[in-house]
Amino acid sequence: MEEKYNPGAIESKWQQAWEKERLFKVDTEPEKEKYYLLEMFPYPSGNIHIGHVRNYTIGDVVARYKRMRGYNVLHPMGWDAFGMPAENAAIANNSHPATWTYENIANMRSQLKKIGFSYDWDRELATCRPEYYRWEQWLFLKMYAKGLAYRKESYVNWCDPCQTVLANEQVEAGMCWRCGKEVRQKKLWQWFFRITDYAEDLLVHCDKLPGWPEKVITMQKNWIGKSIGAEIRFPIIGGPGEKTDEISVFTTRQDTVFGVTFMCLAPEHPLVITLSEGTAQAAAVNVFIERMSRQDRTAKAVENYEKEGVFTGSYCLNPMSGREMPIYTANFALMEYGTGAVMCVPAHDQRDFDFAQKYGLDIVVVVNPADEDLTVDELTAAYTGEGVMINSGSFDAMPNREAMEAIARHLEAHGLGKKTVSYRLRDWGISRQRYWGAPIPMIHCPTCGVVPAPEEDLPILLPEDANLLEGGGSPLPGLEYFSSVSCPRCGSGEARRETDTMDTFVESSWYFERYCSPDYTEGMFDKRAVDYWMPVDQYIGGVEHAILHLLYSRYYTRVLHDMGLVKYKEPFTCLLTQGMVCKETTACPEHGFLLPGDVAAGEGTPRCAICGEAVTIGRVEKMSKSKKNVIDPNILLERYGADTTRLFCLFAAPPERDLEWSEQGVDGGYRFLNRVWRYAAACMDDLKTVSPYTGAPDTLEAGLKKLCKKTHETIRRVTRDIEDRFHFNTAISAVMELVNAMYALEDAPDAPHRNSVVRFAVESAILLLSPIVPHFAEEVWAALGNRTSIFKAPWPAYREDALVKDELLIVVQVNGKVRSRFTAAVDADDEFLRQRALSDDRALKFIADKPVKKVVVVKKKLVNIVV
RNA sequence: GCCCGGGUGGCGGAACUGGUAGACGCAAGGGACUUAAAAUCCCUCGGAGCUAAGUCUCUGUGCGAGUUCAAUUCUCGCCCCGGGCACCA
Repeated sequence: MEEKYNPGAIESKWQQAWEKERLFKVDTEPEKEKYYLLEMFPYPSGNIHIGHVRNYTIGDVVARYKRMRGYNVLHPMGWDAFGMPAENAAIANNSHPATWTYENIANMRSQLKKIGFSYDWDRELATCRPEYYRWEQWLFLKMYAKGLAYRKESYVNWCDPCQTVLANEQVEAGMCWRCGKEVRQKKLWQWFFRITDYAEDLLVHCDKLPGWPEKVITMQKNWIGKSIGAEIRFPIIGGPGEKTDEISVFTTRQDTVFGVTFMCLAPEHPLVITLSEGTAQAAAVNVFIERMSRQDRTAKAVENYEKEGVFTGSYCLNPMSGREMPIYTANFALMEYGTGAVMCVPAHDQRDFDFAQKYGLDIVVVVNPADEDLTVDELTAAYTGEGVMINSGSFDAMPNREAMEAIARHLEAHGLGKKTVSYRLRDWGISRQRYWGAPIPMIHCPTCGVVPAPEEDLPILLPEDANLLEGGGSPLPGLEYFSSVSCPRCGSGEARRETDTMDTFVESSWYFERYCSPDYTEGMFDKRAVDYWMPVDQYIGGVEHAILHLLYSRYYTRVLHDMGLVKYKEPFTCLLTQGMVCKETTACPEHGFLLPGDVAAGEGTPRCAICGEAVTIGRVEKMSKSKKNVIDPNILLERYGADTTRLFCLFAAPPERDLEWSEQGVDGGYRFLNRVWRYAAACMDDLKTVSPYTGAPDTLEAGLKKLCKKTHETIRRVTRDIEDRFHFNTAISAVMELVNAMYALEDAPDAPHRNSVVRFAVESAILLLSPIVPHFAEEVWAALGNRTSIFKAPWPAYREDALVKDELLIVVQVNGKVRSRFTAAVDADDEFLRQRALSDDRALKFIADKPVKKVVVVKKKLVNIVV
């Protein structure tokens, strides 16, 4: 063993050894218990950043640990390779998204290899390869055949100058990020997956995922947003022109139906135009609709707008109260939720109340709280609580809870409505008017309409020689040889290929299955491999994916399940949502967001390294390529090596916690490894010839006994920290304490078993650290005389009998404050502890002459004397 | 705005299921070794106060209430920070 720890040399040496030995290559071994460990695959943005390192280190520790526990561990890695940044980069560099993407993959792969992750690289996949997306297209055809994929009109952010669709991220304060002009909402025919068919099933199974964090379950449930209520139909009254005869609304407060005084329709609602046509309001309504089309209509944005609306000029009838009610179109009504129409009850809904005040609309109280009588004149806010019905005909005097049920039944009996369940969840829009994505395998024929591409034509290849357009639009519609096809049904030469590509969330909804048989050519995956490996036992990734990616994956899995392709409904048995690595952003007025390396710190205010302008420091937020607040781990890797980098990322915080990046402390990790190294190197000659001590510690010399017990205790602590909760920071602390104990050993060189006990301590420390600092551990392990990899060694076990404490420290409190301590035998009973505490000198000082009111004895812990 | 998290020394964090707040590490200060530096080792280290000495006193886990013999931990109200909000991935 070298005297000095030299990470550079040992890391490349072991990386080569692992690769040569194919140490992490796995295959189905039906007789062995499998463990599928998966980390969310990265978007190949160019460089691995520290957030990736954190995520993948956590996964690697678990993978290596499980291998040592005897599992057949599948631990794959690949690339979520389609997506918008490749197009932006291609426009900026005048290159091609594919070139950029594959270069990034090559670079990032080599970075990951340098960190020593134990992937089975033979299973690597990239979603932008036709061998991958052809099966996604195949499934799309199956989904289309089952009605799970369909087309409907919906809105996109549209920039007229750039002639392109913008992602939400590309819209900054309502303006296009490229040209700075106003963005408007444009209606397009787009493809959707019918996830709403599975809303109930996805919801019900939320409670059958005990391995998922509670917070993620809650977020998913809220996202699905089931609400139980009623659909009520309001007949439209007279007016000029041809009119649909009723408006249907969904409400959870059918008890307040007698208090409905007006209606609001979403500006996109098809009735808005017909209702206002020919009335004096027509012009005002058109202006309103026009203005709304230029606004961001997402729920988030709508919540922040001042509530406003316009009268449509038409009325409808409240079927319960008989009231004639004006119909408005209002900005807060969303077409996506319920029926796109809201029955407004100003007395019992704050938003409706504000709206009624603003436009001078009637208010009718229908629910009275128990202790007072509400009058319209005195009402300053909506009353949303429970109470007793009034002004509600035959339902008066009924508690409103009961009225909900009674009114629902009444509506149903009289054909005015029915009890309904509504979900907030909307169908998954998968159409992207982009180039760098998987083509949707459909054809538009002027005579046959929408026709699926024949299965034997798959994959529908994304043309590789397209040039990206300046404004960011997709070149696909303009590529004749791609978009011009003959209709598979009638043979017409006038047919056009669908030029929308799929949302990249589709690729990430089944990559975990593809990993099971990445080279399979007969289908999406080899059923036998999937039956063996799936579901994923442990999935690890950022909390930012808690809703969309995870919900889409759960949905896609159900689709596969119902087609008989897989046996399970839930793809991920256990989930660990890693906290994000955050950092403040830095921006230059001239050059926009700056990488940390482009900020010149120096004296006074930080400046832009390119132009010297003063840099504005933004808020702390998650590291992302677009904000450029990313830390390149290369500096750490070069200076300290992979093991220290890994150790530091884990030691900094428990995995689920967000981490504001700071390099403070990385030296400590490096020092610790050196400290272990020096200890091992110094006593290696003595240790090589003995085997580790496995006996009970009791008969050992005092110092050795202490070290032996500490070692067993450390094995237990580390095992629990890894196994139960992935708290590697405390696991590392525990080993640090063990190493401190090794140094603190007062040496008795001639005591029996001396070298064996030290070997046990050193070897245990190395084994416990091995998943975290694998190269370091291999090197010391080899120096101890081992011929095979440490990762073929079993995880260390501890002796229960070595954990028994000889005596305990008992705390004496007076009125809850710690006043004294004493040691007692482990089996001391309550009465003994009580007497011992009551006679304690220091406790007596605080008791003084006050009478003792109560004494609380907590076994093995404390005695609290209340005076 | 809505939903989900988080807030503990100068810093990262620890504290099992309500039972000694600050483990482990970083930074800082002091000392040892050295011609010197690095490395290493030892000591101090939440705040305030008192002392000849401390097993000293008070105070302290974002803020304010509450439950309890006992609250970082449970309950309620508030403040601040992060994430998600359906085309970033």
